Amino acid sequence: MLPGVHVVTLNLNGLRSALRKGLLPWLEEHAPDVLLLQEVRASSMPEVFAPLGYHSVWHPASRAGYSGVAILSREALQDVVIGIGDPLLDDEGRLVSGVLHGVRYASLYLPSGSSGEERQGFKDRSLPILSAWVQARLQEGPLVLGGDFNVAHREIDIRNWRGNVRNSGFLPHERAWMGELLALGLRDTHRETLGEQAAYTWWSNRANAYANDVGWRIDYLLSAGVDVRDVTAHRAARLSDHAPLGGRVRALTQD
Amino acid sequence: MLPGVHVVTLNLNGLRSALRKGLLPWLEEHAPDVLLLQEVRASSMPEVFAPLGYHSVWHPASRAGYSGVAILSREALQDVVIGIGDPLLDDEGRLVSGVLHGVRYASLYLPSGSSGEERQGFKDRSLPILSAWVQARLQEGPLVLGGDFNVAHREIDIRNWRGNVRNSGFLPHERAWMGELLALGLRDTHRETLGEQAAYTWWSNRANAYANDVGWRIDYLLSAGVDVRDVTAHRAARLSDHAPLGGRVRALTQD
DNA sequence: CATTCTAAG
DNA sequence: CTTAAAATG
Repeated sequence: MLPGVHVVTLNLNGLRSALRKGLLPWLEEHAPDVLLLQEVRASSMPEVFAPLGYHSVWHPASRAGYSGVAILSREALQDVVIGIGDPLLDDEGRLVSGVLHGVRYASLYLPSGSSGEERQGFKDRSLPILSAWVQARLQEGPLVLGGDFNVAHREIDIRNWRGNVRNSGFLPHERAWMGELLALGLRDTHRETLGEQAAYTWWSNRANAYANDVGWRIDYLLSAGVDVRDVTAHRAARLSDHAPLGGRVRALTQD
Repeated sequence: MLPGVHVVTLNLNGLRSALRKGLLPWLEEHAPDVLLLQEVRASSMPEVFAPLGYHSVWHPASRAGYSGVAILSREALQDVVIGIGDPLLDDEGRLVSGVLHGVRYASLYLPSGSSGEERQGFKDRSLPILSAWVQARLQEGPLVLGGDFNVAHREIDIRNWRGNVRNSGFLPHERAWMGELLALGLRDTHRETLGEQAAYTWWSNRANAYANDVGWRIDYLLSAGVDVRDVTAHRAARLSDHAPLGGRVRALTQD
């Protein structure tokens, strides 16, 4: 494995919107080796990134302009898998993965439950499917799983946790599931780096959430069999309502 | 009848859009006594114009954000009639009228046929309905009929007439119908004032139609039993893709 | 509140 | 090309 692969995960909230807001200059400046994208909301557009030297794999939703994940990489990924293997999730373009230097990188966009009961039910059904996918991958080798989980794990991961205990994204069973996912063997090195400090990755467009830093930490870079160091949320980027979350992939430290 | 009622007709292509583009300042500057509006694409919003001293009558389409006509007036209109009396046309908010000082003012938005066969058929069916409505009104008294007819009458009323002889809005039967409508006794004093000079009231948003003045004259201020003098298309207004078309209503000249 | 798509023009 | 709304987040 090459040391120091620079990986970033970012929910674009629309690729066209992010391009308008300066995604390409940002990419040239930060030059990640691997960029995990969610909520692309566009069909495959490799020609946008090829001039900057990126290969790309795309998994759009069947419905135009909705959801969709992708991975950009300086080197072509191996063993690319489009989808998680569940027909309902794969219809919405929620997981894509590929291998680079022996590490599988996955871009995940878990469903939001905020629009109502039906979508919360869909989200709830997707959680064990993801857990099973993770367990299977852990048998195979190192994994970096990044993306928008639409779940804030702990009280510190959300600005007003008391006001959100009944809201999708901070429901007790979602938080418990997040804990179980980590217990499978995934490390949340962003939280480890932060200690008990708050850092958010998403701010609602409503009210003045961003200005007042009323945010949620719902994007993660989780890892197994490999470390992701110096994980940082780039709050200032403003390419979408999410912050890019970046880190450097390294061989496991011998404890 | 009071002399010199200042009347303007204007297709808004969306009231909200026109407000963004300065409809209210334009209204304050030009201060028409009667404003005939088409393609309002919003439900009744009297509160927007009441502060400027306007009464208003509204005839939105049943479908939100589509079509719709209205009339603003400094004095309240009498004998207001919502609709033309045909259920299909009235479902789309295409004609509203009311009387001021013995003259009936009508705001008309004839259907466009440009989106396909079905809508062209609907437009074609609406033409005799409008003719019958006009004939009935001519029995009753003076009439000012303004609006977007979606028909250019003569070759001079369209920039590239040769290229449009098979396009909706300049089809032979539509042009013939326009002639028959005028033959009922309506005067097109805008054309009379222009002589054989060109003047357009609508420019497509595509290409650079406005910059190149590739326009159509499809908005009219027609009159019977009363004159509309000094009819002028305000090309520079840019409140929508149509120009406001204004004139002064006067007692008939004794020829 | 912001995004994309749609229908319509 | 532009608009408004609908669905979604």
